[in-house]
Amino acid sequence: MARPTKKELPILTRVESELMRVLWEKGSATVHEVVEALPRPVAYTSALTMLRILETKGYVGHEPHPDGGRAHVYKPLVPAEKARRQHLRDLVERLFGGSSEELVVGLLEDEQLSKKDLERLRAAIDEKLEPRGKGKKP
Amino acid sequence: MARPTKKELPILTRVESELMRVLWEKGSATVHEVVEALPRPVAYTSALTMLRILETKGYVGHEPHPDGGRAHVYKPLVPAEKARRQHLRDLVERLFGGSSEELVVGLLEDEQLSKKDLERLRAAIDEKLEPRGKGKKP
DNA sequence: TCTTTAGTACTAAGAGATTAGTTTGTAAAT
DNA sequence: ATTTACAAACTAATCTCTTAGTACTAAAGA
Repeated sequence: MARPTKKELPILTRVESELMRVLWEKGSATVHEVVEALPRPVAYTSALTMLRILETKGYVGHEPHPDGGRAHVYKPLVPAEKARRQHLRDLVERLFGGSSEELVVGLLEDEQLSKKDLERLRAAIDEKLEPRGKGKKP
Repeated sequence: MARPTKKELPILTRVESELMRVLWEKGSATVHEVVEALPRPVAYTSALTMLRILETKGYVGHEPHPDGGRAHVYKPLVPAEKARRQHLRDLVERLFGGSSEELVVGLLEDEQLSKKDLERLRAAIDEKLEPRGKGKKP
């Protein structure tokens, strides 16, 4: 085993996350498709530059000509969930003194969550506390 | 009413949040105290510069000579909770498609929370869903 | 084949963040 | 009163982020 992919996944900057969001949503996209999907006007070359930076950071990869065209197709190498976790951890570390619980409590206080959200959350917590029924792995 | 303090509270950069953390923890501090409290070696003047930047951003204020000494005392103008909310909102916006619920679920999955944390959380959710007993505000 | 076109690669320039040196001011000590 | 010591103010240098122009390349069409 050469590298266990234990990379230190860098934190995304504002614009980088903007681009990643598009890729995560579409699964994969050409530069043009990314530009079109972005909510604000961005020059083609700017988008390309960012994609290449994201590539050096290990967030995306590209394949040369998928359908025979000359455009490259870019796709995420890091799943959204992993990036989310990473950034969450970073934020918790930076502003919450490492306590995720404080974070969640803060969220609750912020009452951005609907009643239905809360119920779903409670269910998730219950599940976590005592995994029932379905054969969850130990 | 001159300024309704309805400012758009800028997002803190990495180093800025490092400094704010110290101030939040200590309540207030001189530049020297901040430098000492920081977990890594930082030049006095660097800390001062950052504090002044934080001041222009509205995060901190300073009083000239509190105890008669010539050092200024810096203190947070923004409570930690408010900053946390702001940054959380920003993160949710950037990586979670605006859904705080996904964020919390993600946190649960990440199993960074202890059993006790989870129980406390469930209690908080219950409280939120149906405020019982104690006269909570409507 | 030659020209047009669509795309990537390279490069640079400007804005923001970070670090810290130099200068200036002022209170305390001699 | 002059010197010393410490702190703030100013300034500069470096680094990262962001944007986008220019140059180059390969394919498509004349």
